[in-house]
Amino acid sequence: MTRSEDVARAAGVSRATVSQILNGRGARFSEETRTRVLQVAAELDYRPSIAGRALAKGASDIVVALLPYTHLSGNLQAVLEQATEELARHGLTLLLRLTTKNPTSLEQLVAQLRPRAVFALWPFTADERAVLERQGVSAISPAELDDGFDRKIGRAQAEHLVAKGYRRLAYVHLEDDRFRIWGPPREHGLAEVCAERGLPDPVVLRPRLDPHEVLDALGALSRGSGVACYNDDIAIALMQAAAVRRIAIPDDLGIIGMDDTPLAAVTHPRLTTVSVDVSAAALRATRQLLEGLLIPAGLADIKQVDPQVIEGESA
Amino acid sequence: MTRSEDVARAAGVSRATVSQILNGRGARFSEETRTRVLQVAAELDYRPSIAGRALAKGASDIVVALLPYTHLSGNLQAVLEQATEELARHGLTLLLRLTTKNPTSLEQLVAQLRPRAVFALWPFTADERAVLERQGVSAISPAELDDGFDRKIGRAQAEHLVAKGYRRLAYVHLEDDRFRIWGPPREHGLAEVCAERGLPDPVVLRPRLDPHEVLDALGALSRGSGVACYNDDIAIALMQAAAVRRIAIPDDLGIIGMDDTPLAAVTHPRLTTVSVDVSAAALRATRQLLEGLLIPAGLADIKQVDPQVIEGESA
DNA sequence: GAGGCCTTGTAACGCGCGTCAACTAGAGTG
DNA sequence: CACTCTAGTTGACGCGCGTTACAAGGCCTC
Repeated sequence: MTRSEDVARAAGVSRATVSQILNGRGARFSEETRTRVLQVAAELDYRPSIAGRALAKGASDIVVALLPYTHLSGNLQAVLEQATEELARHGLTLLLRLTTKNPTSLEQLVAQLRPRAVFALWPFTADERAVLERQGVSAISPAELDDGFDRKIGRAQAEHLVAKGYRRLAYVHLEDDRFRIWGPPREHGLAEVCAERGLPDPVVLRPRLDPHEVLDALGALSRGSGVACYNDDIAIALMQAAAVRRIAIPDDLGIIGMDDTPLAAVTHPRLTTVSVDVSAAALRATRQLLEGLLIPAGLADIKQVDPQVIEGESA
Repeated sequence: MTRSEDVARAAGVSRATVSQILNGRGARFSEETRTRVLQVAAELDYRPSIAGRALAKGASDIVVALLPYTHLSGNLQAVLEQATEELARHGLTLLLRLTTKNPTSLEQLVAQLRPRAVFALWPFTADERAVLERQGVSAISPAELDDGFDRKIGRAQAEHLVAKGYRRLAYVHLEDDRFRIWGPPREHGLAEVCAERGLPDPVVLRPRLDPHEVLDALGALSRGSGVACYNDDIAIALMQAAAVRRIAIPDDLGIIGMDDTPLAAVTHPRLTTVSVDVSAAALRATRQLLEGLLIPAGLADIKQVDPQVIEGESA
């Protein structure tokens, strides 16, 4: 490992000079020493130790993304990948921390790692926010991933179903702890639309992904219902069950999924689903985080995008 | 933040005493001071700063899992979750690093973070191993995730198909860069079995998850083929296409998936697929890593498990 | 030539921790 | 009583870095 002292010696200057030049305070030095130091640092492939840096500055260049206890969908993964790249472009390293059933306390992680920021993929509780504030860590929870956005998803599903003429709506969750995060706000969005349009309250079901439970759920839906699903998986399962029961889709039952998974495109009939522009969402979220760290990133350039219905033939 | 000095003062001892007691070297101290220090540390909720620790010891308590550029399947996620828990039980923090299209160099990450170990979810190249060795970071690549294991998966699929009487086998990948990691060894396993049994070489297809390409792939398969799929998604897509083309499954075409996703259980006919005991695999991998760090973890207690065919009705 | 200012650079400290060599007190030994 | 030995504890150093107060030299002004 080359240390800053090695660079200093090789460049014939002091360590302090190296440190300043490499940390943006280089304007104070002569053009000549500045370029020399930069060049030597590059030649020696010098990389500041994150530990030393963190110790001296009180915070590292690491950003931790706290993942909720849920299935990592392709969309979520895409967001994280893009965020990883965008942050790397600004010298920050994005690391992921999974939440398990018995979660390690947020506090412990933050206390130990002293990350530059915490990227929460779900809304923080007031307690958690307090912890982070006390530790001086800025916490960003991208708007695209909060309650409001998920409500919009539910609303988009509902509005499409209503537009297609379905008057009796249903919301089908998945009975699995992992979906407790984003399911409720989506259901809420659906219920909102029903209330606004004077439609009856939606039927809400929570089957497991199990042949019997899915068939039961199907049985509980009245003919002519429009069914909004938590994700494409449960939507596809319902379609399969409908085929067995000889229920015609979309005539006897309308189904709309969520996520626009690749599989949605290859079902017959093709699944109608909801897509989110993950690329834009990720970019927005990342820039939001950067600006929270006072790093100009051009947040304003990117408009918030709304979930969009991808029309297939299932509703 | 409470520092070790705070603990020392509150317990009426020196910082050195605190540090030693909290790091396993407590046998040298009197029973009384030992318990007092431990108690005070707990009361003050003291957590050593990872930066200070890393600086002093030359390595942090962080283990980095390098994720390949692929879709994070439920299985992989389960492995990571369990590893997170198991490592936490030994005082190690598992952090995930996504590999993006333009990957940051492994070297940079290691140089900066100085992790205690690197957990690779795919086989390291010789270069990468060299980098890690030079940096003194132990690298563990769990056996369950290497070429050999994936070949076994392909073999298991093949042997099931053969046992069911299919004489002409095929392997269907997904045309997506993300599946370049584990696809080839699985195909190889399938081909091995064909060769051993004197069957013709398998047909290999690489459709995208797109209605036309999947239908085309289906068309390219001769009647009576047994088809091993890269994962359940493509298997389900093929089943959908077969329904459209009125090809009977499993009579005209046998299909076997891989992953045992929840969706596999709810298709009609139910998808035959391959399951891996992720829990055991994760435990083995984690303990392997711990023992690599000279932390006794009982690796021998856990036998390597083989992939297992979950029999449905599709093959 | 004395005083002041600007430019360029550096010495020295502290971040929080782990690790020893070294020290103390007391008990044991001859 | 002088000595050794052991158990228990601590002072002091270094890990690699960022930062700041300050030094040295050059130039300008009056």
